[in-house]
Amino acid sequence: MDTFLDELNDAQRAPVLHKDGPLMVIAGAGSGKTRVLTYRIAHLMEQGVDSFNILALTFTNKAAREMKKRIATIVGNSEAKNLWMGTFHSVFAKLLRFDGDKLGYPSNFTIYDTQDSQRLIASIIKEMGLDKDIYKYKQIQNRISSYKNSLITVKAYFQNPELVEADAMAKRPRLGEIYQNYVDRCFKAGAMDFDDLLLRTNELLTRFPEVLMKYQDRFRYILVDEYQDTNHSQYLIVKALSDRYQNICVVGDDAQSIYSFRGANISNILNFQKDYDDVGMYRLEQNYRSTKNIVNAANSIIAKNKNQLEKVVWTSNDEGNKIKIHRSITDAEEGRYVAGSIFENRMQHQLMNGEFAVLYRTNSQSRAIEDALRKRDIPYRIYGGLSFYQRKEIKDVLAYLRLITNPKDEEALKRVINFPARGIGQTTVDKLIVAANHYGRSIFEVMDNLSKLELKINAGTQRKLGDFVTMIKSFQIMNEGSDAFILAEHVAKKTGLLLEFKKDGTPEGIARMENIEELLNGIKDFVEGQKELADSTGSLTEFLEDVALATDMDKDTGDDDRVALMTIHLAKGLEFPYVYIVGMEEDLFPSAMSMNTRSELEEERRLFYVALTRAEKQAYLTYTQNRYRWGKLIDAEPSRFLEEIEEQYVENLTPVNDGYRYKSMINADIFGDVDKSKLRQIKPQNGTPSSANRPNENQLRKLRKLKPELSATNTNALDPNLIEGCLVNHTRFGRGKVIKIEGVGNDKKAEIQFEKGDIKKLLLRFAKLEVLDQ
DNA sequence: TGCCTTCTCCTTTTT
DNA sequence: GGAGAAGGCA
Repeated sequence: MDTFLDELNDAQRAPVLHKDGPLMVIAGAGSGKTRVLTYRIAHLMEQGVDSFNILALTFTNKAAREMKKRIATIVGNSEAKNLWMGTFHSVFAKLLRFDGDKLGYPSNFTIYDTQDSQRLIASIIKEMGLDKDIYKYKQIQNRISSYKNSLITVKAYFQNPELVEADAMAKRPRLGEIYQNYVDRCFKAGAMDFDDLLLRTNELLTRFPEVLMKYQDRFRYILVDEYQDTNHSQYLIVKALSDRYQNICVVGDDAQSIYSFRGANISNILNFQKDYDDVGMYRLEQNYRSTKNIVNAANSIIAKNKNQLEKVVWTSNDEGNKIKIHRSITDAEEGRYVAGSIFENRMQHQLMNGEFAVLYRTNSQSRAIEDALRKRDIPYRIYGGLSFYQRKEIKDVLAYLRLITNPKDEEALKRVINFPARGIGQTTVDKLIVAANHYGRSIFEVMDNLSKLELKINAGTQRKLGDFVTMIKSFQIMNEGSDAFILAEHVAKKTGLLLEFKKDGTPEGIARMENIEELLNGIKDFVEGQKELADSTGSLTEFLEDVALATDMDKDTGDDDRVALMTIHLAKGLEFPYVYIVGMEEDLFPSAMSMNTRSELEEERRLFYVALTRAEKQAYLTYTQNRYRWGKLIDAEPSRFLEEIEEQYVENLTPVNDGYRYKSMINADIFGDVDKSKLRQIKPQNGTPSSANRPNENQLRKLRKLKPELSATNTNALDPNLIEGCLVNHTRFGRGKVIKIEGVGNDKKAEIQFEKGDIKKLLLRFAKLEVLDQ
């Protein structure tokens, strides 16, 4: 027993053996983090801890599933099944199905995805008669989401003058009302959005001490993976649940924190030692994944970040090859280079396709790579992007199913009430919504009681509405007797969805029909799979929850041998022998939207660190000089990250440079403050600059040095977050508050009251300022 | 009410 | 260059 402990090194074994009390494991990339977590759980169980008392929270479903599988091989399948293991969202959705009724939610509540939320917000904005150009629904949704992740409820929002004021200043004084309406409508629809799953769990645990006690007692040992990516809401849940027994184990790597845009708070991991008493601290610093070259190169990059925990990642692996950097003229050529290189490596070293990955910053970059791979007949698989469950036809079927389990689900209803077309138009739907809001009922209830209400809807339409209600009700009755698969198949046929796509006849229509069939097969598999599980019934509700929280990563990949294409975010936690990181260009990586503050830029740098450390044997970095973006060919310049890797670790496959890459900087130098975005569209005449324009090596060196300052001045003066009243940090003067902003362009100044006491007027062009959050 | 054209935003990352 | 929404017309 416990022979598996021999498979660990000393550093890994220590946290596995640490039984009670809080502990934190700082795990460098590739240091065997998952191994520690799985063995720790297995060890706890072998020490007599009941599997029912263990809760393990992961970041993706896939991570949870794989960990469970590995634990099962050690302790046996039946014991492993009792573990509560999953993502924050899926675990707490489950918890809310049990106890959400205390908050007034039905146990079959719907989970709204981002699109549902956005559509609801868009319709609220419209109903309130607000200008959609000012109140952009995507931005509003984002804002509300971040409030929820910081546990700022509607009430808390209105009690916080700073927030209210900030939105008023941003010309959105009615944001609070939208927030209020949105929350009300979700509640009325018996629906929770992703953020609610965490927010409501917090509410439940705070308002109902007996519920908190129940789960504290149940989850005596809590483990959290990727702790650096937890947001405030998740942090509080973990804190509350672990409060009684203090058996909390968090694992993470601050260097791999890449989700702050989603509310992840890096200070959760930085402050863990302050939050709990007698924290056992463990560091895993030996990398088993990559060559010395890759590890050292990655270290040289991350060293540029200021804000981090001390840690030295090292490896005893081979030296390996240098990182190869390749420049191409266009993104199409970049694709061809990558495809060609994969082809050659595969032949030369007798490799499988599955040993290669192409990573990019944005999903839109995948197209050029795909085209090139296809031309070379290299099989590939794209992860992420438009996931299967986000396809229109799939969402249509799911909307019907959602409506069956929860007829109050407003977004599902609006989606399918007239699809396939049954003569119920927008005007009618609008009338129904008005009536529903007026009576405080759901749209479905209004439709169900049409005859009793005096709505100005003509008889023909009333009949159509009645037919729709009858149809849904018949499905509901069927749902009580049949399993999810039989019902779903019936729904797809009876509603005319399958026929709708079939009669279309186009290749797209046929593809859609096939997708629906794939979905039906998926439901069948689910039902059969769930029958084996003790705590599961294979019900429709359960299937819908699974789907709502599923991502493309979770779909069974099959074992076929393909090159992996994905964003860097999705690649976290994975590893590949050969990794191509494409699009290493300024404004793309780092993203143009993430260069405004030091913290944003540091996150981009961590993202680069994550990307590079995915590689086991060989990493390639590619960039282009011209790239299609927004349908236009624009100039691109190499990413600053390329220069940040210490030279000894890289090898340039293309001649260093002809000076052309510095053109925009040269222009900026001559003309002063030039609008960068406009500059980009000026194409070089005949492709190459004349020799008169070409700077000599000395000038180049000078410009290279100039570069950080140039971007700093540009971004500071343009930073939209730098507004009157915001908090800032100055490298020399410390923290302060912006009292006044005056001037434009190069003359823009800010008057700042610093915490040390003095008021200073600074020229933003030069001031080394960082805007602090809130 | 439904179909067709035009406009707009988009391309930062996702549970 | 593409998707989705909005607006115009039959």
